[in-house]
Amino acid sequence: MKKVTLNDIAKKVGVSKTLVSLVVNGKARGYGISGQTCDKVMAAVRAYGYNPNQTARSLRTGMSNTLGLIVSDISNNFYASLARQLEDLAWELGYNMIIGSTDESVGKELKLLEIFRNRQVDGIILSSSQQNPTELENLVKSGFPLVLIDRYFPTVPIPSAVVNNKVGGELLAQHLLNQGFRNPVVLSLTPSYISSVAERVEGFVSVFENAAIHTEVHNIPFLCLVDMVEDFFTTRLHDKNMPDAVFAVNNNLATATLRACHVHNIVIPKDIALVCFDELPYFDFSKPSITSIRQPVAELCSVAFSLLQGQITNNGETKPGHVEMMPVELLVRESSTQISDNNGWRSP
Amino acid sequence: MKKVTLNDIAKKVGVSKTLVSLVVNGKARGYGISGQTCDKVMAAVRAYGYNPNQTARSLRTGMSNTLGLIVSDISNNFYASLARQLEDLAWELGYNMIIGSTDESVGKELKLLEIFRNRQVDGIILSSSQQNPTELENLVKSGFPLVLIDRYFPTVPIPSAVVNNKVGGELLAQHLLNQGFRNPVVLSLTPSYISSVAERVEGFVSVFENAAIHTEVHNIPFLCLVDMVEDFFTTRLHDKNMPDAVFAVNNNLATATLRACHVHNIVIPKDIALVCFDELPYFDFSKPSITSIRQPVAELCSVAFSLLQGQITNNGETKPGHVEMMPVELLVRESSTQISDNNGWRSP
DNA sequence: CTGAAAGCGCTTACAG
DNA sequence: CTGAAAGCGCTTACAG
Repeated sequence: MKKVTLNDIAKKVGVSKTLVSLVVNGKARGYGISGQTCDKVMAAVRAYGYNPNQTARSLRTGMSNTLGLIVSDISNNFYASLARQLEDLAWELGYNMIIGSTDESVGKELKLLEIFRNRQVDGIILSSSQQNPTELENLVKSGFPLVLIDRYFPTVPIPSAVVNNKVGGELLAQHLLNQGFRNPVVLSLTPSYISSVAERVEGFVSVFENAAIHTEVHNIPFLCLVDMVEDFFTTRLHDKNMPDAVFAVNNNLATATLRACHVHNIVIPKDIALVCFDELPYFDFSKPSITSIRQPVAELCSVAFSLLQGQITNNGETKPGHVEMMPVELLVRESSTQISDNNGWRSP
Repeated sequence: MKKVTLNDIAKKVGVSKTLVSLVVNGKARGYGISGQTCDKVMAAVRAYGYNPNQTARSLRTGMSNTLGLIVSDISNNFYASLARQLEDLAWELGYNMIIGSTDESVGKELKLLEIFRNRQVDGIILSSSQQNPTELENLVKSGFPLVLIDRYFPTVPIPSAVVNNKVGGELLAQHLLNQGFRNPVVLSLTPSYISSVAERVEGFVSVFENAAIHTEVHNIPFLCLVDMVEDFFTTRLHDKNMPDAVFAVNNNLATATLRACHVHNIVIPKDIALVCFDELPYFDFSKPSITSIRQPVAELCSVAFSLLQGQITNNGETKPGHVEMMPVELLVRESSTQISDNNGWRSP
């Protein structure tokens, strides 16, 4: 089952490969190729089911019409949403997406970066787990189209699309303060240097600090998140050292916290308040509903995508250090509000 | 910033491209190339940071080390999980994954199939939205490695990895019957011919039919699912024609149903029971917890992957019609059990 | 308006 | 043990 090639078509029609290529690529007009010839060629293309071999085309043109997406875990709801939105944007412009998950491993991230580049992807959108991204900096300097999404490096000039995580943390803290909570704990992630995580924590902690309240920050390793969160509550219950509020810095930690509270019969918000980053589909109807920070996922993706497009087509001025920071939205719900009945949450 | 090529290295070292290629690909041994030569070559490879151009390699070998994954929506929790598991399996064997979402559009599915093939992917894992998959059949006949996942065609011989959806539907129906529910409604999906959906519904309906109970099946269009589910309940409430149980055939419908019930102040399971297919992270701790069918996602993926591998390497006998059907698990929870207190659900 | 030729960067018989 | 040559399937100056 050999595939039909350009050469096959050229022979069948009795013209040159050049001609067929030009017609197939819609450049007939530009070269003044006669309508008749065009029709003959296209008829053969259809008749024999010719499809250009993209690999050959890539090798020749140096463009692959492929974009790489690297995140920590594509099955995480947040990254899955990013992937879908980016895929759609890419599709509009004739790109396909190749994906890779790193599990926060810098080694795997670097490997994926290299592999994707060897595959001649036209650009990469990356949510990096690195701390000192010299390779990334060099990549950008070399002119390779790269944009960071969700996480960036404040001191390293790489085009980035992120949200204002610090303000998100502040909004949650201020809300908890207003509600009268005075003994919060932050459930955060290892590695804790990741900008999104660090800034959420920073914003949160600073607000309480201003109110002369110290916030304990608990870093949970990425890979055994569910168990570690449960252990945290087990220990605290045993030590009779429970916080009155928990800030889960991402959706996975929020879900893990809800599960742990369920296991330990901790009632939200009666026993403890919960606020978190990232909006999950069930947060607005669960009992209790969950106070969260909604990230503007669609905007994040379209900004990231146009930053990448800008680099690929090299249109406009190239600003290597352009960081686009989008606002977030606080959604106050039942999980963090003082309660009004004996069930531990408000009636609907 | 030109990339270093094989030729560059050959020149630097003063040997032929053949030699460098052999060494780089670890075939030095097989061709009895001297250790000295190997070392010299590898030193240069490292010194100049040479990485083989995969596109050129693909064109030459006809293999791309890329696998395609096509599903209806990569942001759906179920497909995102599939993607992640498959990505890991692929990674182990040196493959990368290119993904595409169809939104149940047959046209987009066919386009993606064609594009992926033109990109010389070594194989495709597909959750198809088609009804009459002649193209797929031809593809398989032509020897192209294709395996169906999640959805298959009972009468068309294409290697497939699916779960026993019929039994899943039966288990849920039998459970509801046992609990005393007699007036169920199925919230299903358009297109309703999709095997997974059709078999879930079939299993469910047949059990109630055996008990002389007619089950109404409501097909919800894929794209406006949330609104349509809410409309469904609005209408039924208005008509005072509420079912006593709902079977949501997938995770999105389950979430939409929960949201609609929340909006309409319908209390589960007091006012209505809910059972569904697909396990979501919050189903076991939500209030109420949700009765669901858990699919063996990991097994599904590893079976699909080895079916694909079998075709790619052409090892063992090629059984075009091999359908692997895996068992599912019923998880009985609060959303479908008769209640014991006045809150509408059991206390933890 | 159309074709012959070069070349993208590899791998792989083939020859020695 | 090593190299020259062909060729994967395209695109694109270049020539006419």
